[in-house]
Amino acid sequence: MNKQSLLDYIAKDINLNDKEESMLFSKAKLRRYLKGQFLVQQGDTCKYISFVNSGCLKTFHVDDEGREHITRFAIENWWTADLGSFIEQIPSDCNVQCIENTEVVQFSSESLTELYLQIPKLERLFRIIFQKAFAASEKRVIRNFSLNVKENYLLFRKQYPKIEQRVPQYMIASYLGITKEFLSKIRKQLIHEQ
Amino acid sequence: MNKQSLLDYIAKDINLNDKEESMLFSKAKLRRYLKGQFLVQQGDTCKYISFVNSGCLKTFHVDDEGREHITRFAIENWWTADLGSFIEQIPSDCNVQCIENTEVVQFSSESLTELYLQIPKLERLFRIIFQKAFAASEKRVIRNFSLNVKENYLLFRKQYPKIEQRVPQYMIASYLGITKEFLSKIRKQLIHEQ
DNA sequence: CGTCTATTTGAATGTACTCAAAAGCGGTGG
DNA sequence: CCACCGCTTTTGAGTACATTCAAATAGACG
Repeated sequence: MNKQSLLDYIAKDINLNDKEESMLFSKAKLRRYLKGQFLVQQGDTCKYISFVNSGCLKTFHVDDEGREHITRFAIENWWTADLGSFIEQIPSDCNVQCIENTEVVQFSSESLTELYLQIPKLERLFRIIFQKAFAASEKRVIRNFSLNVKENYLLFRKQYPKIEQRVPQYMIASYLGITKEFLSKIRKQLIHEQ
Repeated sequence: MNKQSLLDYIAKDINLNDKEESMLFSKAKLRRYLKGQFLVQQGDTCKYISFVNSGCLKTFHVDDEGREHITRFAIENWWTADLGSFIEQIPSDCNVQCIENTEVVQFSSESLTELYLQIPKLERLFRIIFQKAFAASEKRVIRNFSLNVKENYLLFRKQYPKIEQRVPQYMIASYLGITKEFLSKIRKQLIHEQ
């Protein structure tokens, strides 16, 4: 199993000794998915929280009109899950699907519960992870309301240049909450502005 | 100091003994604010994370055009802060202002850092708090994209009936990301639909 | 080269916004 | 008790921004 990415990631916030590392990985599952495969499907319970070793995923919701709304992307060294479904173990209203072939390290809800007891330092790690994730999510709400579409798109490109290059434009449009046609028109405007 | 609300709140997730309780409150500040007063102002650093004993607050951002965008409300037994500013101790892009006379229990960033070391169980408490907050924030992003304005308003009324009754309509419009005039028109439609 | 998918274009439409003005609704003081 | 004030909500006309739908174009890959 490729443990190094996750270990490096963890080491930024807490120190684990060898015993703790092996306890952690004894509960972990390495899993490879092909492009197009689903980690979570709307209606199912989100069984795992997944740390991305390699690849790219999208989280999206399909609304009553059948429209797809992308809420998040995830690439190397990001976590992904439908957290609401995962923590409460209730049916998810989201899909998590691979945009590329993807390798993840997964923890089930029960595993994580046990790990928190065995390695209390993990409470700190995830406290910090969720704290940052929440702060980022709040910022996104602000941006969505206070920036116009063009500014929002430019900010996305600036903040996530890696994602922009790996993901088709229509998915970026979905993430920004606009149609693919409109994003195309905005891009045209931006070219003419320069 | 009114400690009971916070103690009850904490007891849902972790158990503190008497010594830990007194350690916790030795770092806490009780503070009363009048309607209209600010806990945080855009440009200042958010010094405290605040647990609301009583009252009602709004968090909002003022954009470049001078428009106010409310991102959150907070009432009894909620926490409020600009978390991004608080955890990094950098200038905030939000304001937190009292809509009613309000009493809060506040913790500074340094206090909380010390408390995490003195009472490691608090890592767990805040892990759970931020985990839930993040999950809720994600849900809000989904709703904003997949529901139309009318549905979003109805959901807000259903989810936060207490807030709806305590807060003027124009603030709810701001929270929903629409103008007060448009919300007024939606309400008119809703009356005629019944 | 042909097929499949992604992006662009254009016309018509709709949703939400702006601005200005009127109406409603407490509270306060004469 | 009612008149006035400040604040909130409503109304209406005109407008801007983003969408839909259909069709054309561009790119990727076998």
